[in-house]
Amino acid sequence: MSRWEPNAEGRLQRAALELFADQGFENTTVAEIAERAGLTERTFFRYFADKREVLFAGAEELQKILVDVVHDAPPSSQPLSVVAQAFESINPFFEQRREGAQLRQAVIKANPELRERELIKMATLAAVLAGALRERGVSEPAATLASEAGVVVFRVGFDAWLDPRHKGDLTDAIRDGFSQLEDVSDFGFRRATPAPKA
Amino acid sequence: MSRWEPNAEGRLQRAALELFADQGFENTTVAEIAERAGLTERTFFRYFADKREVLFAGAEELQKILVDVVHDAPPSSQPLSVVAQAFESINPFFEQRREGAQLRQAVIKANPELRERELIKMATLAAVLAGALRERGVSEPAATLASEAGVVVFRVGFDAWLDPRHKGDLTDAIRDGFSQLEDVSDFGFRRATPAPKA
DNA sequence: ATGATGATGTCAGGAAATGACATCATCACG
DNA sequence: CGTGATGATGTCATTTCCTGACATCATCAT
Repeated sequence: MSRWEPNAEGRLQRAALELFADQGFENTTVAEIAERAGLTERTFFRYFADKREVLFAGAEELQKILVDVVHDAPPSSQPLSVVAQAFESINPFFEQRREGAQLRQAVIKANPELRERELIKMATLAAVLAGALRERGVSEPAATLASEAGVVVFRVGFDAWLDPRHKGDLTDAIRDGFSQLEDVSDFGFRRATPAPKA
Repeated sequence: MSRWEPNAEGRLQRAALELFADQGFENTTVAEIAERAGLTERTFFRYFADKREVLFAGAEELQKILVDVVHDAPPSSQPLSVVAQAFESINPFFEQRREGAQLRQAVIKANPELRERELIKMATLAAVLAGALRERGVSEPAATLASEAGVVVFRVGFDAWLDPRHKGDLTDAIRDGFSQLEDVSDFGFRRATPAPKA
């Protein structure tokens, strides 16, 4: 039996999420989080660079999955379809964590500082994906555009999937997003708003 | 003659920019900034919500200009062209401040915290523009897409304009950006990368 | 058992941010 | 002129975030 409970990082993440959801991000101190996890403030900062980051661990893991898919895609695929394929492959990553993701998203939405952090994470993700596309021979600005568009679709699809009323899995939600993007893309920026279908 | 020098806010902004450019954002304390401006740390926080914000004042002003142009545009214009018109109108706002803007951009680029803040400012701007478009009867997702695309073009054009080697004014740079966007948009996401021109 | 290693704790301190209150300059008004 | 209201600034105290330096504890190889 060990003096230290296992999975310190996970305990900190869990404690933080619970407290943030309960009292709000700003009303929660790092000392509280650490205490609830049975650890010390100092130890918190050994695992996470700052108080916000505790909600964003896992981003690297997700990033790695996406980049790997891009890297392994068949050589001739079109950029956006490679990106779509990558995002459509992350269902397993989130399947078990939907409830936690819902909580987390609500917490982030409620706090500007956390929104800032989320934005930079997404921007970083897009940049990394663009780099992976360029390594496949995709040129600019196609690489950046495909990645940015892909990230937008992911965010929208992810939010839709988190909605308790949503039917279907994350892959479906994201697939829908990409097909809507296709419609919008056909629609074009410069043309007038089409008449509503109804 | 007043005991207080005029334009406290401006003095703080100037002092901050100089110190950030000189020593970096992280190595500069708010106390230093205030001292250089002949004021107190406490007064700094009366003008700016936090240390970062001192670099982003003026965003509301810019935002107001853009929204006004969108608001006053002829009723039938197409969404992206309204947005383009708005951004192409901001030359006067930046004409006198190019040097300061160059410094500022370099400072922001060098610091992740400041990049976060810039990202959320741009996101807010896009959201506000989308709202203004919707008030004109533009439906979603056209409003959001046009605004987001417009902000991207602005950032790219703005960066290009800041480059010391750049010829022409900001409006030119932004106009170029929008016409490139048109090309890219024609190019389409789903099609294969065209062969390089060379 | 024992020494190396890695995880955690303890302590001290700087800097950001905020609230409460004091002080100073200006201006309107009699 | 003077005097009180108002707004800008200063002072002080405090909390919280975050970091460096060092101590301590658990584990594991030998």
